[in-house]
Amino acid sequence: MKKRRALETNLAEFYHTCKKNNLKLTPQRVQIFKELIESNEHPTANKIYRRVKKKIPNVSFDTVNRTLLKFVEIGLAKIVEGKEDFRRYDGVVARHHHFYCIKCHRIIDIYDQRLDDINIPKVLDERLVVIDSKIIFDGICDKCKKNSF
Amino acid sequence: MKKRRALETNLAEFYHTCKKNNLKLTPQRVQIFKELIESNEHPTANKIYRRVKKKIPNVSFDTVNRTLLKFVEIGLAKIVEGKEDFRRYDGVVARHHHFYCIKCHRIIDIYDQRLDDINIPKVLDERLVVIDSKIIFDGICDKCKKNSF
DNA sequence: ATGTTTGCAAATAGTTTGCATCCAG
DNA sequence: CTGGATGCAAACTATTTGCAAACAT
Repeated sequence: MKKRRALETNLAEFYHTCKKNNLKLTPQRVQIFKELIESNEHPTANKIYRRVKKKIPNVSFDTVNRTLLKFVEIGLAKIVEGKEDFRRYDGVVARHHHFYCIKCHRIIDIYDQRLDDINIPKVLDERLVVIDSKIIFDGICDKCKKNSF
Repeated sequence: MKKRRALETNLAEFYHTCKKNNLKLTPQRVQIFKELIESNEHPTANKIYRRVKKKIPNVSFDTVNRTLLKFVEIGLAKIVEGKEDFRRYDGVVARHHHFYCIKCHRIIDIYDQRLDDINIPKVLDERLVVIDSKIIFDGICDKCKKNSF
């Protein structure tokens, strides 16, 4: 069930991926990456910004925003597909699925081998090149379920 | 495979749903609804606006936008989950899945009974109330595949 | 040294709001 | 008639861009 790897492993990969893509290891980048992978709430750029600011007070929102986009570009993060009008990021690039609470907009990660084995329809497989697939559940989370009584 | 129903059927339902929700049948609303269900490209509010404008030249973007949101509210449309920074709407509320082209951002509807039978993990089913689920495929569509040669 | 990265500030784009007028029921 | 709907314009929010100064390598 646990897919989140140790921080050190992630950092080692991070350094390597940056080097491979000619990205310099600035303190901002390192801190942004740490905040991203330590969060499991699929944060917005602004949320990451406010957290990084605690460690690096003069960081700009702009840097955080561009860095996150860069991370997506080189495969260190993913943009979460959603219906809201702001972007959310996911530091977990390993295969998993999402549950969306329609009340509090929380996104819960779902790891399940059986869900990974999605049968790609034959028609699709011939016409289209499928690179990735994920299941999205909509519903009401445990916290909101409790609060509605 | 064909899930799009006849316009008349949809319109009858539309009138009924509007009445049920105390929405008046204005020419704008009717036209916005028609454009929505006649499009299979998951349009933005702006795209719908430009099409409605051809029939009702003095319609405002604002009306289109608010009307689409209202449609979502009463279940006549859905907001498409995506990674782009603008909203896209879906006039097909029946169960289906989506294929996203990562190159041209086209969204292709997928109707497949076998995909509908997603097994909700037991852990989830106990903690969370699942209302809906859909599969999202990412990849390269037939048109873009052709063009890349 | 030098090419990348950063912080700032201004621009952009999509969306939302307030309000007076208009119109469907 | 009358409350809901519309069109307009301004406000708001998230995001993006240009550029000079600062920094990693």
